[in-house]
Amino acid sequence: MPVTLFDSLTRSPRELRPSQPDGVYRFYNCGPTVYAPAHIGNFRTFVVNDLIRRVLELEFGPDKVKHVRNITDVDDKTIRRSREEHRALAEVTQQWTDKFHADCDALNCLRPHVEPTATGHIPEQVGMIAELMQKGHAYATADGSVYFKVGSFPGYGALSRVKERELQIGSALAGKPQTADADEKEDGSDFALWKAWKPEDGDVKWPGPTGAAAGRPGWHIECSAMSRKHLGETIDLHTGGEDLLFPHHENEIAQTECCTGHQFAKHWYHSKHLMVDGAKMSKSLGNLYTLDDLRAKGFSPMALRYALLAGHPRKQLNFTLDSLHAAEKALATLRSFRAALSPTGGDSTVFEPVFAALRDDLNTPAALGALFTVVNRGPAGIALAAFDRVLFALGLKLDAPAAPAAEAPAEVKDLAAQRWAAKQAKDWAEADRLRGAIAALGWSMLDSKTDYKLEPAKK
RNA sequence: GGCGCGGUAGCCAAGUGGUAAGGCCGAGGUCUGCAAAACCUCUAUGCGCCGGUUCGAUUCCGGCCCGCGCCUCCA
Repeated sequence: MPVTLFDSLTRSPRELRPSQPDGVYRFYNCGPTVYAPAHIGNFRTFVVNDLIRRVLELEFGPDKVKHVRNITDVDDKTIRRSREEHRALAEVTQQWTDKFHADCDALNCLRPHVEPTATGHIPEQVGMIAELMQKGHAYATADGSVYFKVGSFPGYGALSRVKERELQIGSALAGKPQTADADEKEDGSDFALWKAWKPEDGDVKWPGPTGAAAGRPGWHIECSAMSRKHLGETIDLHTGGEDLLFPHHENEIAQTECCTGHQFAKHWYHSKHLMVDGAKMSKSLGNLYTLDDLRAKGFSPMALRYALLAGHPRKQLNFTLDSLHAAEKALATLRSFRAALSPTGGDSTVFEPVFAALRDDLNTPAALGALFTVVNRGPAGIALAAFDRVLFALGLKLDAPAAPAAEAPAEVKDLAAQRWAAKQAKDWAEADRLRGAIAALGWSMLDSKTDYKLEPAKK
C-alpha cells in the first residue's frame, strides 16, 4: 500500500519510494541545537518525524530505512551559553544532547540510525566549502569569512519561492538595521558558509578552507555535508519544522546541488508549529513548556505524545494543559482495552483504517479516530499482536505508569491507616471524614476490595 | 505590504456533493458503604456570515468578517 506525504517543493501529496537500487529509504531530519532543554514545540517536530520513521519501517521494512538526524553543537547560542557558564563548549553541548536523548526516549521516539554532530564533521564541511569556492559559488571576504553566492545558483528559491518574497522586502524590511557582516557580502541575500573567528568565540575555532581564516562553519553547511556523507548525494526525504523551509533548507539545496550537480532531496516535508493557549510559544509570553515542566504538573510524557498526535501535523496545533488531561484519559482507555485482549489468535485486520489514515499524509487525528472506533466496539476477537502493531505505528507505550509514583508523607499515611480501620469497622462517617482530611492534604485514597493506595490528588 | 493557513458541538479535532469520525468535559446507569477505576447509554437538523451553481453543499464558486503563521540562524 502506498504511503503519501505532502511535498513542500511541489506543494502536493506524493508517494514515498526509495530512489536508490538498494531499496533503502534515505531520510534526513534536521535535529536540535543543544544549548538548553528542548520545548514541546520542538518535540512536535521530532514526534512527527518519528512517526514518519515508523510508517516507513512498516512500509519498507525495518532494515530498509536509514534515518539521519543531526545535532547542531556549534553556533551563536551554544557558544554564548558556554561563555556564560564558563564551561567548555563540548561539555555544555554534551549535557543538552544527553537531556535531548532522555526526553526523546521518554516520548518513545526511535533513535536515528546516525546522529552526526557539526563539530564532528568539520573536515567534511570545510571540504564542501572549498569545493564551492573552486566552482565559483562562494567567495571569501576581507575578514576571512566565506559566503555563498546566491546569484550563482539559478535554482535558488524553488522551495520557498523566495523570489516572490523579495519583492516585498523593500516595503516591509526597508527600515531594518543591517547586520554587521552584511557590509562584507557582495549581495544581501548571500549567506555565510564559514564564519571567521571573533573574540567572543573564545577558543572555538578550526582551520578554515584555503583562502579563509580560522573560524567555524555556518549553520546551513552542516546539514549539506552530513547528509552527503551519511546518505549520499541524493536523499529521498528531508524534513524539519516549517521555520526551516527558509532560509535553512533553501540554502542546503543551493550548497549541495552546486557541489554535486545532482538533485539534493526527492521530497521535502515540514511540520507546522505548535501554538500554546492560542499564541506562538515564546519565553516572553511565558507559555514555553519543556517536558519537565509538564512532568512537574503531573502529566506523563506519553500524554504529551498523544496530545501532539491529536492534531494534523500540517496544521497548527493549539496546545493546552486541558489537551494533556484528555490525552491521559484516552491512554487509560487504550490501556484497559489492551489488557482485555486475548494474547493469541483473533482478527488482525480490524485496524487497517488506522494504518490507512497514517499512510494518507500522516493523518494522525483520523488514525486516532479510527482506532477508537475499533476500541469502542469492544475487545472481543481482536488479536493482541494487531493492537500492538498499531501502538508501534503511533509510538504509544501503554505499559508506562501514567504518573511517577510518589511517596505519601507520614501524616497522610497515618490518616489513611486510620480511615482503613474505620472502614473495616463500618464507621462510614469517620471514614468519610478522614477521606476529606486526606484530600485536604492533596492526596486521594483509592480503595480496592482488600487494600488501598494513595495517590497525589488530580488537579 | 506580500505569501500561506484556518474558522465544525462547552473544549480539542477528522471528514465528505447526499445529509456530521473520534477524544475530553457533562448527564444517566452497572459496580462500590461512599468514592475512584472499569464498563454501558446519551450529548451538533448543525459545520464563521451572505450570495451563487446543483435534485441536493458543511463539502464547489464568488464576496465579506474574524483568528493565526511566515517573510529575522526559532522545530
